[in-house]
Amino acid sequence: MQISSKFTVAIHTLLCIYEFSKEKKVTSNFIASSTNVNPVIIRNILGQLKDAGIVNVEAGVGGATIIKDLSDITLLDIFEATKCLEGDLFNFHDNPNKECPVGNNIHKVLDKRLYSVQETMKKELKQITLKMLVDDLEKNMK
Amino acid sequence: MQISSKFTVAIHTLLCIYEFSKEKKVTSNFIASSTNVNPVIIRNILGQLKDAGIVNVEAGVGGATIIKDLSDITLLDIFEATKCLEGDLFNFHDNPNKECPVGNNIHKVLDKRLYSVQETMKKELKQITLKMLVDDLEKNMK
DNA sequence: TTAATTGTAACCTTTCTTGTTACAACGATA
DNA sequence: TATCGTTGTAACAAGAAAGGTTACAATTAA
Repeated sequence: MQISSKFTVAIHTLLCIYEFSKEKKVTSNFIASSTNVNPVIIRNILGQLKDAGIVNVEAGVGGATIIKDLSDITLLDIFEATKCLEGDLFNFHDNPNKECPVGNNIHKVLDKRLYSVQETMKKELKQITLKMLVDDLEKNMK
Repeated sequence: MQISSKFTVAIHTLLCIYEFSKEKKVTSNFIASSTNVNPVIIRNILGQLKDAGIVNVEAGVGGATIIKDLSDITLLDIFEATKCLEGDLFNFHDNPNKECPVGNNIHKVLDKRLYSVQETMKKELKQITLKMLVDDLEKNMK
């Protein structure tokens, strides 16, 4: 299975906020039309980004702004904020048979190694900042 | 979301086959009882491992054996054999709005970077061989 | 007060995962 | 040849998760 599109939607959302918040009020409806995702989904994502201290959302008046330095926001921050991974990346089958020597030791043999793969993935995400994406984006927009 | 437990079940399955195929016929029912997973699921996984040239399954008479050197079977081979990832790791929202400069460029900005994260994960899986797991397992079994 | 917007609950649909039953095909063996 | 244990596979069901949608109270500027 794949990692939820909430992750790429959240990245897209932040890029929109950054690019347009100087010139206009960036609302969930505006982001919804750029991402082509339902406004309620966007509001939920904005709420999570807000909880993570990445954005500020103005209740009532509307509009979101980024409240952290772009180079201090990594894809890992966004990934964790949007809770795309509850628990671990690799799902394990429940209750392997303890009576079987393989079943009894499978977790000892696999857990650490799979955890390490997952942490490597997270480290990669941590290397990529929103600043890097904005730079790429603005190059493409020219 | 998580990667299907078919992956860890497949690893468990191969460890069972390796450990027990010398002394007994390793059937889908036997593996099912060690993994605590339905025998039909095991047969499907065995079929995929067979298609990938990792195991041989005796139709009729029953029993599976590993037909590759343990150090030539990596977790990536098993991962791909079991088709746990159709397409890419990161699911992308459909049809971002081309009229919006962000929507129009989001794929250009993100695709390569996310692909690279995914490939890093696969590289990690490729570093881990069944031989390494068997060595760990037999240390634990003592 | 009004109008636009957020925050959130509730519900629905679709898709995916896993489990389960059923049964034909296979192959060794009596 | 008949039997028995097994594989291969189809069909279906249950449960979980993702995403969409409607609805509406709460918020805030004007």
